[in-house]
Amino acid sequence: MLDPSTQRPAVGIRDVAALARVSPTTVSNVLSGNRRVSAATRERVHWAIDQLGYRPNLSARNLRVRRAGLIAVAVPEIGVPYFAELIGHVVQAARERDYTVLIDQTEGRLEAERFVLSGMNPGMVDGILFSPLGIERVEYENRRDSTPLVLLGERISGGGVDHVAIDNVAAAADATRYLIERGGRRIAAIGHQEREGGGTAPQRTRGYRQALDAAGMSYDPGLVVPTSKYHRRDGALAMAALLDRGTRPDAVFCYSDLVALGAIHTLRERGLRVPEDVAVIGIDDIDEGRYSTPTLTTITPDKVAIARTALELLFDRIADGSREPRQIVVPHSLTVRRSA
Amino acid sequence: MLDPSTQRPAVGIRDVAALARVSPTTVSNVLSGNRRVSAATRERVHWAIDQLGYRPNLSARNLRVRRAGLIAVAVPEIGVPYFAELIGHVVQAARERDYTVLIDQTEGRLEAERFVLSGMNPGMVDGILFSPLGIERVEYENRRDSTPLVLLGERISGGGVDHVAIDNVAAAADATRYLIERGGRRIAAIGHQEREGGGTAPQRTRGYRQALDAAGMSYDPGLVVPTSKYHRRDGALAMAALLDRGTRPDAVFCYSDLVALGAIHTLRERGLRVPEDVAVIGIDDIDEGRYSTPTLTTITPDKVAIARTALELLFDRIADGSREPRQIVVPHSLTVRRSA
DNA sequence: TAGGATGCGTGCAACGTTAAACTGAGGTGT
DNA sequence: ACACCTCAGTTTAACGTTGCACGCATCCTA
Repeated sequence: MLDPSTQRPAVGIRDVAALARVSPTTVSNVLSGNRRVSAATRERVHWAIDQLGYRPNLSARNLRVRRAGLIAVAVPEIGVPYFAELIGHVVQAARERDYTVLIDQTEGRLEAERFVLSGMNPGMVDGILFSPLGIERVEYENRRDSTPLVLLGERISGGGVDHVAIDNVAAAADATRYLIERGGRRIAAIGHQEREGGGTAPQRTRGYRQALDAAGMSYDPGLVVPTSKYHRRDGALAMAALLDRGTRPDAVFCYSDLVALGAIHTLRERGLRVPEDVAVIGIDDIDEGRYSTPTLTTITPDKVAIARTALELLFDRIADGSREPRQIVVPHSLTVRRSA
Repeated sequence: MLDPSTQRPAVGIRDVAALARVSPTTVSNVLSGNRRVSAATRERVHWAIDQLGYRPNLSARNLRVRRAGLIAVAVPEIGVPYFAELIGHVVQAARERDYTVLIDQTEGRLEAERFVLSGMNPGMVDGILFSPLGIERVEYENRRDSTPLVLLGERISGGGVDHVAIDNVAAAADATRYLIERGGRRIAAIGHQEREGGGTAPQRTRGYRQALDAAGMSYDPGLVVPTSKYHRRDGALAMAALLDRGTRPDAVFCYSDLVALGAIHTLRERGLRVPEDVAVIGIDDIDEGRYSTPTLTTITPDKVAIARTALELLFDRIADGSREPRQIVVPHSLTVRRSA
């Protein structure tokens, strides 16, 4: 173990410079590669660097170059697998560009979401990937801060902000259509959000209705059950509520995989077979669904594409703050497993 | 939308000071609360601050006060629910202390783990929570960097480093003993790691053997199957391998919940009933296990306690770099559900 | 009423880095 | 022989904060 009293007195670029008998600037140039440095000098500098174990102080560098090398990802909850998996991809893609990722967990608190919109701590992050929950659309539109921001998973029709998402209406319609094709006649939808003003839920409900219409099936509001969040628990409770009020759907379209897994849990507890009695489909394609019982049929958004595209958009905007905002739609597909 | 050409020219503390007709120092004091400022002045400063939408530049502040307000959490993978949930708790607890959390994903790459040990980017983080995977014990012991570091989930018997973990030997013994009590006679263990040199796997294997011994049961190496990682997939493959070689355990102790869920997946695919034919127990108590089919019996580590204790240790060490390293054991318990 | 404490504010320097301007030695072209 | 360029380095001045030492009223106490 390192002797604790050895409080290393923060070796700085000047120490390296002194040891290598050059100026700090030269050391800086060796590190950044910004200017030519003779091979001999470069060698000496490198030698001095690991002689002293020097590592540049990023706070200082960032202060100087006005770049933090940090981007924030703000999501409602890291514990939700979809976000966890997405963040994993983001972290990986960010590393390829020498960026580090910092996590902010809003838990849907409005105050936390506003903080995100206001650019978090200025000078601390170069940009923000934001998956909003409760915040209203208008707030994006007159945000004062100029920190580059990319919205994830939201469709802001107004379009003043960069964003990347799947086509939620189409995704929901695809899911519902699949349930219809395999024989669903009373198809429930779990995960609607009453709250107006954007969010993906209304879009998914729209897609659900579109597919019903297209098949000439009538829309029964009694089959649509809202949930406040998208946890397993919400799915389980919603499903229970549905059954308790005597409704017996033969298929269920869930607005997230977690909700679907919760619903399945309840169904099996009540002795109903999935998919024989009730077929269940979700959205997200989290790894869990590949191993659950039964395995989960779901809509697969291209998470890697979402992560990479979002970062591309973000770095693009960091480079040029004034370009037109873009809304990018990432492909999704249907993954058929056992639950439907 | 904000006019993009309005590149806000980074309002600084001096602008605020000018508008409020005070010195920058006074503004700083208002913000930090470090020194008394008269009510009238404070008011004027606050007015100026939101007049200009001023937000302090953290890079500059950090450079000055040598505190980044940032801690890093380095884990193998964020997509693994146990880590995702743990990080969620860490983020929450960190916020209470005005710290932000930055994520590093090592993916078990040695190079990435070394980078973590070397303090990541100096001046960028005040401390590190590290859940190592591949790195050898000796590397902790002569690490050069002095960035405060707390190890998660590892038991480094040498003890030169702060760490917090459950008692892995006891946890494994508890799990195994429970399987024995409910009638297990041929108890497999999935998740052993051949690699010597620490890591939690050997400890769990030790606990497993202890429980067997205590019950007077013999240890059959053929029932212990190693996995390279702790994913669902690894559990599924290991279970398949076990069955394929004709071994039919009546109970399985899995070294993580994910492994357990993978094992269950395979068992059901092969037409075996859980828990009637084979009982399965895991470790971690991830949310998934509350809703899986069947619900998962598991060892529950107190994740909140782990997060909070780790942060406490970390802040403690940040405050006093020379105090003796401490190893803290966090309680765990047995949570009985349906799978065993 | 002198002497010290206290309250509130200011100016200066520094944190560790890098961009920009500068220096000087040597080479090149006319 | 002179102007001009290039190369490899140095010097200087910030980047935006905050800690420290100080200044100057005002208030208390003997």
